[in-house]
Amino acid sequence: MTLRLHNTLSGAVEELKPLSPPEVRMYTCGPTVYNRAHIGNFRTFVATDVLRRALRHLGYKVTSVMNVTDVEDRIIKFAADAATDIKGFTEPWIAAFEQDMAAMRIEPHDHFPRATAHIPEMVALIERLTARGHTYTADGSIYFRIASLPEYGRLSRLDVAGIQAGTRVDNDRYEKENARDFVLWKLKSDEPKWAQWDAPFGPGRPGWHIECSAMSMKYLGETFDLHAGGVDLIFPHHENEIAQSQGGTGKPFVRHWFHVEHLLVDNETMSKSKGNFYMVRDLVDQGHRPDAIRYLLLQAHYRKKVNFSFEGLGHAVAALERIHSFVRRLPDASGDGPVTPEVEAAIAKAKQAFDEALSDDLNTPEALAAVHNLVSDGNSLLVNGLVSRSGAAALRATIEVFDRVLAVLLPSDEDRLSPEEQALFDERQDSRKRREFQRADEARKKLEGLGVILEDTPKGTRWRRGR
RNA sequence: GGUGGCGUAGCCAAGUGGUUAAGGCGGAGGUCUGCAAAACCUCUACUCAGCGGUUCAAAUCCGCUCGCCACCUCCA
Repeated sequence: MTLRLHNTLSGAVEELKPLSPPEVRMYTCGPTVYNRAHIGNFRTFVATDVLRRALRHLGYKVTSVMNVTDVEDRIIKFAADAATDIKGFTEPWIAAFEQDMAAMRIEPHDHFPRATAHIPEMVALIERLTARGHTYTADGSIYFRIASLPEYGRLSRLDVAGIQAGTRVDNDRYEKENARDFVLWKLKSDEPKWAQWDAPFGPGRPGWHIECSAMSMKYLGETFDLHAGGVDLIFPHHENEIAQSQGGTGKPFVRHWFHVEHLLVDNETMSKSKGNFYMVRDLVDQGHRPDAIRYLLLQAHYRKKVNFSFEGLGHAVAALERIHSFVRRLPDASGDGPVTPEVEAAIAKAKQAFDEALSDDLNTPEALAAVHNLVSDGNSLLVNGLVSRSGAAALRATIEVFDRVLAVLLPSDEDRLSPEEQALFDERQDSRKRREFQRADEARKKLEGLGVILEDTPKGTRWRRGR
């Protein structure tokens, strides 16, 4: 099945046509590692994770790269303040990022390259750009001359000529021919030695944009299929990547640009000054479920702003529990019969709706609706005794297929009752057997206080964690 | 000023020319249950910011008005 996906380059939803199907080569702009990533960052990373999983689900083979920006003004400053160097400073933040990624159930990428490990590639690209007449030197730094590339501004639809006439003051203190020109290689003699690299054109460090051009081309080729990031990267970052890459190779850079809208908090952009700045780690430490955060993000289409709120997070938990409850009760199905036609029909309907939703510009809200419809149908069939053991297995298998894309549908099994909880649980079971309901209810109350909710079923008593 | 986008039920959110406007949360009533939870059944937008237009037909296309937002600052 093919994927129709919005392409920022054309401004339209169009079929993704990989260069060498069934392989799709994709690149996601990753984190700048000077602190924890926040929930807004993760909206983008979750969206690209689902995109990647959806591509695989639809039959593509995906090679995925995410970069780590580990050379940048703040990193150098903070590292110097901490009397360490880049590696010493960024290593813990990279580890923290990987921890958060895992919590959000984002699959590790095939390549996770660091900028500082690819300086020679960047230097080589700058030399190619110079050879093709796209650069100039000012105060020892090397700049890209946007006037040398007529198509500059196409991705972001910026009227470059109009902007040139504008009066916006650039805060860069170097001399530039044009306010929109951007730095490829910075001469920064006032910065520590460990933040400088040798190059044929003099020591210094790379500008921000060049790393993505150099690393994406190294791992994915000079032209590749899909490049992803947050909408704020369209300009200038991605525009400049295109300029550097196409300026250097003379070939098209990326065929399909995928941009994820911003997450808002209380209908405003996140900012530290507003105090609405949430780190995934903090939310998890406060006891919020990472799967619910992920669910919340998937509930909205990736091209629409989504508002993060604790109320919304609560709704997400409730919705998620409905799905998890269904999965937990599936083993209660009995009967040796074959999968009934009713179950088969429900599964077929759900699969079709699910695939169509994903194929249509990665419509995760609609994919979730397909899941919920399957849960409704499944519950109803269970009540009516139309689900045999094999039927339950088929339903479970279907949820598992869906979950390979969404990664929120299955309740975690590793959760166990603590000894204290288990004792209360056993006590209640004994009391119930003796029909001492008062005592049984007390035990239930205590467990509830510990966040364990009991459900008595014909098959025995189940428990789950909840409020 | 330039560019892009949004406004659908109490809340979140699909749908973008044509059957009864998905789905979730919440709410109301009922069934089941020692109690409860879960689940099931029924109900919960005669209507898609407002006004006008195009069309046999519009939440969906066009225009205007109102409201909100993002980017044009190395911020996902």
